[in-house]
Amino acid sequence: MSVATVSRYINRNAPVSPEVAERISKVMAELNYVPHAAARHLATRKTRSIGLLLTTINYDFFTPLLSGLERIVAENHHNLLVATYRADLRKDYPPPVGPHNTDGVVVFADALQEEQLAQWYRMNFPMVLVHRTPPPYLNVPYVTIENKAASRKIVDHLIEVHGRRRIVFTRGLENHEDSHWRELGYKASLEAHGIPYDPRLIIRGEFDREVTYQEMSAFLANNHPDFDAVFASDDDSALGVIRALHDADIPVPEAVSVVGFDDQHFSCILPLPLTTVRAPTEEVGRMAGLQMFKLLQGEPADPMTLLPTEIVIRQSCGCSESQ
Amino acid sequence: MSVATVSRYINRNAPVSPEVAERISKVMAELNYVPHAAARHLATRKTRSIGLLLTTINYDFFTPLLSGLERIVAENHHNLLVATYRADLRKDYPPPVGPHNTDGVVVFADALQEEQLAQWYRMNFPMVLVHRTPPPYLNVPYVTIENKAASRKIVDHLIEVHGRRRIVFTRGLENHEDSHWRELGYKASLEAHGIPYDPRLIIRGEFDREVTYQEMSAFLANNHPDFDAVFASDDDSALGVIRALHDADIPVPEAVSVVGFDDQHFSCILPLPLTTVRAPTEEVGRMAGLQMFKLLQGEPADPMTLLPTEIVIRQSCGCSESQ
DNA sequence: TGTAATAATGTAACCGGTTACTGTAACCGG
DNA sequence: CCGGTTACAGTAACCGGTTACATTATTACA
Repeated sequence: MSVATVSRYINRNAPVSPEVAERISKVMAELNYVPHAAARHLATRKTRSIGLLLTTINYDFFTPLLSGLERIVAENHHNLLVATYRADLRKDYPPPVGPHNTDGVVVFADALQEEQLAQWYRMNFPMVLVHRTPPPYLNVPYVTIENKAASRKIVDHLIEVHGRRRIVFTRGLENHEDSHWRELGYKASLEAHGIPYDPRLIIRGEFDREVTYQEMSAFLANNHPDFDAVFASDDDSALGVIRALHDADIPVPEAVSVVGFDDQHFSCILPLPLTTVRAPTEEVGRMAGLQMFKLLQGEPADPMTLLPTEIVIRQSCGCSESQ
Repeated sequence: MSVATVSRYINRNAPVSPEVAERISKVMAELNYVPHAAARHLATRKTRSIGLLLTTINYDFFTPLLSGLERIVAENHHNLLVATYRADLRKDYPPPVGPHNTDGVVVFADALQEEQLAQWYRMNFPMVLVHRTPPPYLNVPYVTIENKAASRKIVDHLIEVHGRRRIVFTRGLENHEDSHWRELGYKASLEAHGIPYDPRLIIRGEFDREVTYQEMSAFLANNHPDFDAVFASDDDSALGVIRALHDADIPVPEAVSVVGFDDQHFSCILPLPLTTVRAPTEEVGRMAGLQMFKLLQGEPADPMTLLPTEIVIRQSCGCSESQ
């Protein structure tokens, strides 16, 4: 019984006689033998694992993303390497996942800079981008959600249904594409309704409850321009907004409508259930996984997977519960 | 310039002359060379990665756990393999992470069964358990939180401050130790106050908002015994409880006090801010990582890391806001 | 019965690093 | 000037699998 035969038995890629198979199977069970992954990787040049590169793991947002991706990865009998990397901070270090230890990586937002993407692209390393559009010269499949149209619709709602015209926008993270598109949707809606864009109504938020709370409080403290609504770039920052308004004794939604984005786990159970946009984050994870395995199997992946979003009208905009 | 010299340069484990170092460094930068992980793993018998074995990735709970662990892992220049495994469902398959592809694994709750733990223990494979106590004959370090004392305290609060005596407990997942300890705390409090334990007041919850909602609704529908409070095994199920009570027009907290456990992200911003127990989940992740690296460095790890919890009094128990 | 095809297994090179061992040259103290 | 370190670099075995190729046994068929 040679190592070759055992290998063939394990991989089922060549005939092995029943008696030998039986013997191998017994011995394996007895020794609790599991093939050493590194040796296989080295020999086959496949790691059977894929990487997920995140910027941080701060947001509840990541649970569904990870969950969706992990399911697909597991179904394909691969492993998932989760790592964080901020390209802007660690130019000296190579990314923790890449061609050296995975068969492909899923890159979230701006975890990698374009230069690195381009380099991996040139060497044909499988990549899928999530919540990020690749530069036009890089044909890398990406999975993201419809940000702009939904943002426009929710701002339309504020304007058309609630007659708001002075709408604050709390920006998400710099360099974060979602934030960018949401702002464009916001602007498109204003423009469509002939409302001038007022940069004084744009404040920082960074997709963070605390940061947004601070910024919103500062905004309220320094004789601010009039406003009658806030479009927060995500639900978490909407909470910061609401708290700041509450502190300032500004009634929500009577004086100021507040809407968010994402429809996070908590958004439907708030004191004032949040009007927001439902983002199918788990589906983003699943889709990214599916595209990745298409690439790994040599099939053509979809260049773009744009998942639909829908606005969810609750009460924080001023609509009544019965609606 | 031989491969050996390059290896020594990269690992800085033997002197290399400045000129040669310079040359190697240049060539490496030019080729964007990153050593192939599998080859190193094979040669060194170290994978430089650790595994995290979860049961599912359903709960927001996992974001802080993952975040804390990932930070420590990254600081130690290791990789993190995240996998799900339900020992009870997949007896035929070996766990997706283990000695074959990691240097150690962090095991959440009952992701692995005792037999597997014992086997790895015998081969001296580094493990750290989180939210689970190892069986007494297995000297595996574990990190968990104080469940029982805090549960007892929060039930004490219901009894002593609010005069509740008929307290429903919504169980968490079967086999999940946290649930078990929380129930023991509940019983201890009842006993200390001379309140008889009534099994009819124990209902299923599974740490899940929806399941708890269904179960609580069923409880309310079938001429149930009197009750005046609910201790939900986690905050998510507390939401299910509150919704069911709301559906049945039972005023919370006037007629029924509701308390939870975990102090999740959303708990402080609910319509009725939740009285609960703060669980330092991110710290659990960090500690598990620290213990793991102690093991990997051959230092003795702390057999038990019991992180303190504290009760957070808000309004769902009936306390007033000003408190 | 002889020969070719097929099934089952063994042999050994190879994947890309690490490292024990060896060799050479420079350096040092007496 | 010599024996002994020390600094540096090369050679080759090795890690644990996979797989091309070789070998032997078995079956099929003319």
